[in-house]
Amino acid sequence: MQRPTRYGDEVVTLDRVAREAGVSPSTVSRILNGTARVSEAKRDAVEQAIRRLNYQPNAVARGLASGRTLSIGVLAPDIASPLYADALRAIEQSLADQGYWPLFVSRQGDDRHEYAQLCQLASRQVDGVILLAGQVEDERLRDYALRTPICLIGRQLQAPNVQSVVADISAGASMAVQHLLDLGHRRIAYIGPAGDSPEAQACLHGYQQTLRQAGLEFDRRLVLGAEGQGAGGMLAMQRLLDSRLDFSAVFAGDDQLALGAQLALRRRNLRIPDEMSLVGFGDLPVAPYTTPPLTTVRLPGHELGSLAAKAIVRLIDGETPRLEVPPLQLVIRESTRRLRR
Amino acid sequence: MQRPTRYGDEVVTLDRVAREAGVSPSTVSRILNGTARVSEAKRDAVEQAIRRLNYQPNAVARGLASGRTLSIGVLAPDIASPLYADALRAIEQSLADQGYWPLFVSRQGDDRHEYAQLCQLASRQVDGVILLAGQVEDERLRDYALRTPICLIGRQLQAPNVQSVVADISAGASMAVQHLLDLGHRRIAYIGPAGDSPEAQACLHGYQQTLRQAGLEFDRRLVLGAEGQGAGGMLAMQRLLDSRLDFSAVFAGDDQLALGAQLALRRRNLRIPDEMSLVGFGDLPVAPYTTPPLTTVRLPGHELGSLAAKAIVRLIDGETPRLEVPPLQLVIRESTRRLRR
DNA sequence: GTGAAAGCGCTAACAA
DNA sequence: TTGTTAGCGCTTTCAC
Repeated sequence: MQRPTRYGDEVVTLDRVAREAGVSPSTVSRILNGTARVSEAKRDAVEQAIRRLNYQPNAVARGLASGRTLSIGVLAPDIASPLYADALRAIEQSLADQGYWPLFVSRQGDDRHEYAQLCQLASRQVDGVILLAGQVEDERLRDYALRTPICLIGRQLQAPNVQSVVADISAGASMAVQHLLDLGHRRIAYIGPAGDSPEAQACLHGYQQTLRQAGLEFDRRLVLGAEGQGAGGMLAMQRLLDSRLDFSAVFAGDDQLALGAQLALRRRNLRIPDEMSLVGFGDLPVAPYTTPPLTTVRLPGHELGSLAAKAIVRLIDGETPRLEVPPLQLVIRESTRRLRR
Repeated sequence: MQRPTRYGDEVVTLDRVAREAGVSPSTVSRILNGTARVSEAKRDAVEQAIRRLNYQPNAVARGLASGRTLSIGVLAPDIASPLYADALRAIEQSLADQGYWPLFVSRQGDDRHEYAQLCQLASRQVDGVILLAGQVEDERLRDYALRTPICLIGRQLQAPNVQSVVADISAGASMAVQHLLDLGHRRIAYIGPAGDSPEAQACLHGYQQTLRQAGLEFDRRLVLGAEGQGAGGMLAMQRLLDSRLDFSAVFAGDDQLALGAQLALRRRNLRIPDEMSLVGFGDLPVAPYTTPPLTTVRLPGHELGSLAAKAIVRLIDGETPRLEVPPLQLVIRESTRRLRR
């Protein structure tokens, strides 16, 4: 069984094109790949034949013969996660510009399968892998990288054939908290993503450190983990309010959590930013349109993605690029204001 | 150049496994694919060898030899669009369950390249294609399907080797408008996605038809197209308000537009739902957390995706499944209320 | 049941 | 510059 390109009823292969043009298959291959100089006459004949037969090279055969598939595995937590949307888009675009294809795979919440998925990608003969965050053990990654270069996004790892593209989450969190401090807030609660993902840890760390540097004591009761996006943020906010602790601002480690918190506050008739300041993290597309528009920290997803795409291709070419990761940015909208006393 | 699996320094191929197990390559292949009965003894030997050498089949070689790559091209308007997120997730999951792989490609706004991308997928030897919406001409699709089965999501096309999975957008829009009618609203504005995509047309059609059936005259001035998501919705809402036309409710053909409209209303100090009712379309994850939580129409993205994934595999197997597409659902939250007069 | 042999469509030495 | 030849790693007849 086979399903290649056809011309009428006939299968159009490179050999068929060669025959049609009256040249050898290698000549056709050379023209297709620009591997060597070919005379004008033959080039014309071949190009005509290609057009006449509507020939399309078989990427699979090419991959087998050359050992390069020109495809890059992209393993992300969620193919459709809003946080990574920009990064994924940029990866696709940038890879295309460089002649590569992404093979997107999402973990779909099942972190244990992650290594298995990497192996699947290997069996698909990807030339490289871009891994977003991820829980695979360092040792396994090191080993994997011996055969296939890896570019990590959001995770640091020093190893041959491995590059890391890491935004400074902690610094971003710090900007958010510093912004609140600058507005006079002293009691700042934190609602962060549950779990101990690197992002979650970095975010919490930025929060704590910034408070400490401001000479403020760190109140553990003001720190809550939340799972389940909007719902989690809502729940955490409710608990915070129920605790009757004193606080005038909330930093949410994720815009979705912030949205949930927003709703919880509204349900209690607490106005943002008049009675409570709120900062998110991520700058989702909806952030400018929440009520009120959400002050948040912009993750340079697009830049991270295209950086990673370029890095992986460099790695494949045997180079070891130095990467300049762009900083996060505070986007001040309307959910924060100066503390009135 | 080659990058297969290795054992120590040595390349691990099927042949290598065969040698290790003391059988012929064909036997190994048979075991791997379950193509024929093999004696217990040999099966054990082979399985041990596979484990010992850590062998992983080369999917590319397999694809070339068998003519089937077990991969399905998935062409979507945007790999990371929130509207299609559920569908894409479901496609990935459902294809995996059936032993197939998705090759996600997004149009990235460039509709002219769409056919070229289909050709790229063909050159990658995908066994089938799932196409979300899309502008390719029917004739080209028909032709393409002669070689590679296609499953269309959100687009109707009768042709051999083609299946369509179409949610009744028009009916969904109708539910939204009917809901507003039921609440006593008579002057209902419409902010829809600009352009003449099938979805946009269907949505507008549902709106018009429902009004007409209610015996209401259709006021063209209350219908606005909006581009650019939130910003577009905001702009359209502003224009609507500036027009000083009389209306008490707005139906937005897209949740993102609704969010923009929400903000515009808030800027004018018009309270939702007290002074203006608002219905969205799509039920994005943020919809339950907007201010107020958005009444909207849920698109059964997950169901559409898994339906399509199953349909395409059936098509590949030469069947022609009959598809039961689930209906859209109105999700009533807090952005609509009875008109007070 | 099992093995030998012939390819899948292409690339890449190696000659010429 | 061009053609010939030998694979890439696997599946699949076809014999046995």
